[in-house]
Amino acid sequence: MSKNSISNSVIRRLPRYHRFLGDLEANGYVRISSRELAEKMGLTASQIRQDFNCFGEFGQQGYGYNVKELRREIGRILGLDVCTPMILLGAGNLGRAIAAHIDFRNRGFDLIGIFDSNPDIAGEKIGELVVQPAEKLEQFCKDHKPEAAVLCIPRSQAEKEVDRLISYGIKAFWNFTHYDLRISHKDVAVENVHLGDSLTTLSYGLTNISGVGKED
Amino acid sequence: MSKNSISNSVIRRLPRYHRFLGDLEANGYVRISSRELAEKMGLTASQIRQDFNCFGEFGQQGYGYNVKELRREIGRILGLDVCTPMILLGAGNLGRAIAAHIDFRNRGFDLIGIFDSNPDIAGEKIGELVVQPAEKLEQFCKDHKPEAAVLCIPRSQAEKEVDRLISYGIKAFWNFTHYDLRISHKDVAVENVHLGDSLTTLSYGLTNISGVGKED
DNA sequence: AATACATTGTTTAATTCTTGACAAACAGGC
DNA sequence: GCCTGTTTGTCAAGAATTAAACAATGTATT
Repeated sequence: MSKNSISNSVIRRLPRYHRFLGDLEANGYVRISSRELAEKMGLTASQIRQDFNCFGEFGQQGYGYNVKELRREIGRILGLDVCTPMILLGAGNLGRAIAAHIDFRNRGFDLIGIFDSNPDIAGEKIGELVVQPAEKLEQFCKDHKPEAAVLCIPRSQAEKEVDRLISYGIKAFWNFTHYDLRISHKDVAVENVHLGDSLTTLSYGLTNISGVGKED
Repeated sequence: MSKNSISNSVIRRLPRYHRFLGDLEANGYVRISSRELAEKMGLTASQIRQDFNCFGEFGQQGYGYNVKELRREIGRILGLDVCTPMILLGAGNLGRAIAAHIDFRNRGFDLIGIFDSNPDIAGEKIGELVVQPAEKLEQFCKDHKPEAAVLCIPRSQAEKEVDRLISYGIKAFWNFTHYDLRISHKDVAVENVHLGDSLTTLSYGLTNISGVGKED
């Protein structure tokens, strides 16, 4: 691993940097100083400079950072310059919303197939894709070689399916199932999303008001 | 603030403890030791004991923790013993999915109203609720006094609406809009959800495979 | 009842993360 | 071209977080 020294804390801030820089770019900013970016993001300038320096020297003394260039660099670090084919399992409420609502392309992925075990749902159209029956999953993977999967299926199903998916070549899981997916294989990436935990955190924030803050 | 000394890191782990303890309870566990829980959650026993001790002494030497009791305590800390009325704004794909998919009741909230500015959508039924037109929002707030809101509306709308909502008495925001909502008022809680950032993190994990890990 | 064993609460140490400080490097104006 | 002011990259100090260690306390068994 070339840059395994990058700490988790830094990595978790990268998408946010990327997003803010995108906003800046859209608003016509050409350059930005760590001080100004810090102010906008609610961080310290020092932290920003140190974060960026994990990956190289992107700035210029007396000038700051070039917004477009910096964003492209961070995008590359995040792997957004490639487009990994992805499938989605479970076309229920949430699956449909994710498929329709998320901008996969700008996040490094390309949603190429949606599957559901319920035959009644198969055939429905979501965006440009048609929901396929679960039986077609294996052949589809052989044909199109997706390497990532969104899991919007019930927990019990997910626990069974994951190993099969790995054997089909899936190397990254975006898991919306109500459990923490943990993979023994070292070469599989997992991102667990727990919307319930998020709402619970809000409950804490409301109860003990005075700001919990997810970003600091 | 009574317990403002509780660190953010601890708070962010609480919902996960609560969830795991729920699973244990459902599986018939009566007691659990910090060592065993640590193993299941991928943490250290030491951290678990220290986390719990922020709030009091819930365990018993030589025995461990009573699952049910501990879960109830953590639930109370998280404010899950009360039920705050909540409204949802924006009945698009995502709004509908959230409304239908999330178990608000067990997260300290009660979803009592859904609103959308698009008159074509108003009237549709989502679960037990009917989507109402945006014009009815003010009167609804006066009548039913919701104190929390889910934001599933476009960014531009959200930026305008938030102040109005606060003036209607909203004190907690669950924000799915594509920007970081930051409130100057100290007595308003915010939880920003960035699904895009989450997917981007997965992209990083896939690119630099060997595990990024959100939970550690 | 006494002893062996398990497990907590808490103290102390190690590690990680964040902030502050400043020299080196560059931009921009004169 | 030189000088002033700005901003980075980096080092070092300071906080915060995590892990290890251990005495105190209780369980369970004989």
